Amino acid sequence: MSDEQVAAPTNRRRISQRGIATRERILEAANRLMLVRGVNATTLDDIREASQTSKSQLYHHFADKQELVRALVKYRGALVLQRERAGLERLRSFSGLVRWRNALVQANSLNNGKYGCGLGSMALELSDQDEQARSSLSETFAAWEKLISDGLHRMQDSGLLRHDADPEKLATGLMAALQGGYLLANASHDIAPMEVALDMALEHIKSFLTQPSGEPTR
Amino acid sequence: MSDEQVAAPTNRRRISQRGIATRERILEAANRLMLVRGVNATTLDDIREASQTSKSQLYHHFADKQELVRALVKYRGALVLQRERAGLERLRSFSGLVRWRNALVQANSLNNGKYGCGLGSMALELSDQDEQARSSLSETFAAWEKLISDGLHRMQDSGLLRHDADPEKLATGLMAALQGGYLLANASHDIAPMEVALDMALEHIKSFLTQPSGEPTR
DNA sequence: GCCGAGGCGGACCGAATAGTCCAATACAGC
DNA sequence: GCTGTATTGGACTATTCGGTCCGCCTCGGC
Repeated sequence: MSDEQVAAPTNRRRISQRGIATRERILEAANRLMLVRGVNATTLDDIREASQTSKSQLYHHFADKQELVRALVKYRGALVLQRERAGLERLRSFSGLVRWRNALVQANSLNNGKYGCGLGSMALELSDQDEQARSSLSETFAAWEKLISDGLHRMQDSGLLRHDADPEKLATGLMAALQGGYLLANASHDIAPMEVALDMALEHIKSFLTQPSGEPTR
Repeated sequence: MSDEQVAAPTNRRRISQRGIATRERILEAANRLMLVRGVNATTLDDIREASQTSKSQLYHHFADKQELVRALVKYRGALVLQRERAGLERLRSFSGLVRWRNALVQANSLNNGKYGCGLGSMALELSDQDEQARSSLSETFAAWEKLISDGLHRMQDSGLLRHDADPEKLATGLMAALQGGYLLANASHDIAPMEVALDMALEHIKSFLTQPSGEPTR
């Protein structure tokens, strides 16, 4: 412990605005490239070029590639949660869930299902390689599911959702349908399976509504 | 076209039993290693060592690493379909579906959800990299779903499943729940989300039975 | 305007890894 | 057995890629 203090006398290194901006640029480039090519298939030189930086900057801001990847996991997780929070924190009705579903489908249809979910693809690639990355991803998934289950709880409190419904399990099922939908859509280059999967999960939730409606999902 | 014929006068090269066995050994080793470490993170030297072969054999049987990966995609696909055919071709009842679910969960629980589905992990890693691999995987998924939907059709024909049920969509939803369940289980090192996801899909199918039963899923 | 630390450019290095080559061996068909 | 081809061992090569290094630049605080 004392060794570390000697080696790094100041616990937090001073960092300037310029430094922060560079670090951000690196993460942004890594995020973009690794979403398309995958983590392992993206090289540091790719990132260096795309971010208009240099090797020394990469290693100034990150200890090694693994650290960069771990930082990317958190970065991407924060982005997803920010986006999802915007779409879910006011969720109070079933039609709100349908709108949320439609937004995800539409976003994914822009690239014909390619690339899939930024979190899901990293999860399968990193979970068996990097324990820290895995647990970080797992936490992000849990937070994402909580955004959903919180909304379901609100629906339960307001009497829309039956009391024998289990919001946590429903959220987990919906998340699995979403991730599986992303995967099948990516493999088939067709968003139809993603729609089918999400509709199945929504139908399942609908079956727990107190006033079931006969309308179709969308 | 004629160039190819000149370069390879005999369309099919003669191949001996020993050659076939070696090729099989290479694929078997690649299958094992790449399931655990992922495709990109597995080197040819790893495979050479694990399969007790030599570099020249790898390149004698496969043009390059990409070819080997493509062969592995088909190899693994055939394995999965063979296994699934055994479990699904006699599917005629809802309880058969539950048994199928339990077998998958049990198999995956043996390694705490690690590694996930051999097809799903390859799908996310290769779909954006190798068009041939992607389409091959997509075909395998389609064949797998067909095994399920064929069973559902049989249930429909025998009057167990309502006629307004869509076996193809139900099969797609079930497959998405399975793949999403694998993914979440892998990320959390806990098979619970996989169980929840599969149970959701089974409940959804159950809602289309002609004689709904009050029993729990298992 | 001087000083010191943060920030930076990019050449360079070494290990890892895909891929090549050739001589030696095993085997199928005659 | 003989012959040609399939098969094999393993050293070798070329290249990619993560990581290092060192001198220079920039900028905030004094």
